[in-house]
Amino acid sequence: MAQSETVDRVLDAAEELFAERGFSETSLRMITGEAGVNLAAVNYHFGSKKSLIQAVFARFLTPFCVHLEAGFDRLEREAAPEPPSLDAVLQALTETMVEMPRQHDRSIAIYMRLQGLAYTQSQGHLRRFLEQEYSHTFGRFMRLLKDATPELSAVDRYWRIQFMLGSTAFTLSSSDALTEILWNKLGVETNVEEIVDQLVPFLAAGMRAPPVVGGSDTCNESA
Amino acid sequence: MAQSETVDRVLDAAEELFAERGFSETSLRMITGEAGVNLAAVNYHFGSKKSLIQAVFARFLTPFCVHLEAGFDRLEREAAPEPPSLDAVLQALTETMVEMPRQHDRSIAIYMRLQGLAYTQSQGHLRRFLEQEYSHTFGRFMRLLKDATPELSAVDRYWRIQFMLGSTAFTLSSSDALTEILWNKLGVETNVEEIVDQLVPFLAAGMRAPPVVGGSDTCNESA
DNA sequence: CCGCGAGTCAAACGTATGTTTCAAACAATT
DNA sequence: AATTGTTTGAAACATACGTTTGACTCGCGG
Repeated sequence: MAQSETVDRVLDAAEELFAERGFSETSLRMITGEAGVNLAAVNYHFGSKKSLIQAVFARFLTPFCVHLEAGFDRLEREAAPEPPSLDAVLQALTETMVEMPRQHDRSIAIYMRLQGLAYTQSQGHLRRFLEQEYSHTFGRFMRLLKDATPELSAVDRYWRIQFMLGSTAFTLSSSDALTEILWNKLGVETNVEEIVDQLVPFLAAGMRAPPVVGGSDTCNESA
Repeated sequence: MAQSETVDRVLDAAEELFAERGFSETSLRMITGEAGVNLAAVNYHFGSKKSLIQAVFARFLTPFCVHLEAGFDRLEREAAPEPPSLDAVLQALTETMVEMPRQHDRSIAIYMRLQGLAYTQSQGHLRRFLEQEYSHTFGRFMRLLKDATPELSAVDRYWRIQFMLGSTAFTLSSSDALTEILWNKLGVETNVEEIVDQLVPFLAAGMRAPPVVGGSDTCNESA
């Protein structure tokens, strides 16, 4: 038996409403109203609102990680015995971010915004869910970043990765608003792909900035 | 004639609770409970929850902008006929961010987190309030950045400014958590000033990255 | 035909929220 | 001391929320 039609309708509506309003600001009544299903359907099919939030993330994040890991595989294979370059790693990530939603016929902005919300509106349960569900892919990404920036001390790299995550999460989570402002102020139309194309060189340049000289020069190695 | 003690107690509690839980997730009862005042005090002194949120922002943002504009004045005076350099502008901003909370005996993380929430937790009224209240200082900052990066197109500059804001807000808003993780993983102790010292070169390098070559497809090879 | 399980539906439940009320306490002025 | 305007206090109010309930429909195997 294929999943009931209702389940998908609820997930579609929730995905869109969460992305545009946040979790707490989106009620189950809005979701079921938008989906055209009965209010009780959410608790019947998902159990609770928390579980629904997790289900929304699982539906797009699981195939996302599969696609991303495949990209990492390809990267490591092509780079031969050398580790993949920083640009290559970042490119693999953004290529997945652009390609995944296209396959599922959805706006990339929605997933970006959800990803950003997962950081900022961190509902404890969601953070826990994401950590224990997708730590493998995340850890692999971190390891690739480490191997791609051997000149950085562990401390420098740590901070710069945080800066990168911050830029990405923040910008993409507000991509709609920022796109609109850009239109109002400069009369320029854009889309998420172009934002990503702007973001990558910015991040790569920041990662390659000369390491900070001050403080304790801990050229520590660590896993 | 001085503002009632109650007003300050409510603002203190609201500031802290908003910063750590968000707006919608913080109830007036939590605030008044933490402040040790009666529930009705909020509506009596502020009128509504929305007005309280705005008041919290006004209390720290108004002196912040005064301090920042003074820094800009000094910068332009010292740089003679030339416009101030990018590093100088960023330094003035971060110096204000570090100095302001110290004067008011508060953690910088609280203000950074509030600033971040103002972006992500888009309460329409807040965005409108901040725009019409602080557009002068923000506009001046933008103009300084523009004069400091004449080689960038308006669009490139717009996005890179957003990336900078994102990095800064995200990192500093989670600075406590990130500092603790750094200690646990690498055994390194740090403070906000050092984070800022790491952040500025990262951002400056990103701003100075070669501009994106306009428009269409980059030579991508994917399976 | 019956019975059973899955799914839907309207309605209600319990709780938490922001806000209002109104009497009491307080401060300052007359 | 009486009066006035301001501030507090406990309680209630109306509303919205997530969740639960129980009756009802439908499809299918006996």
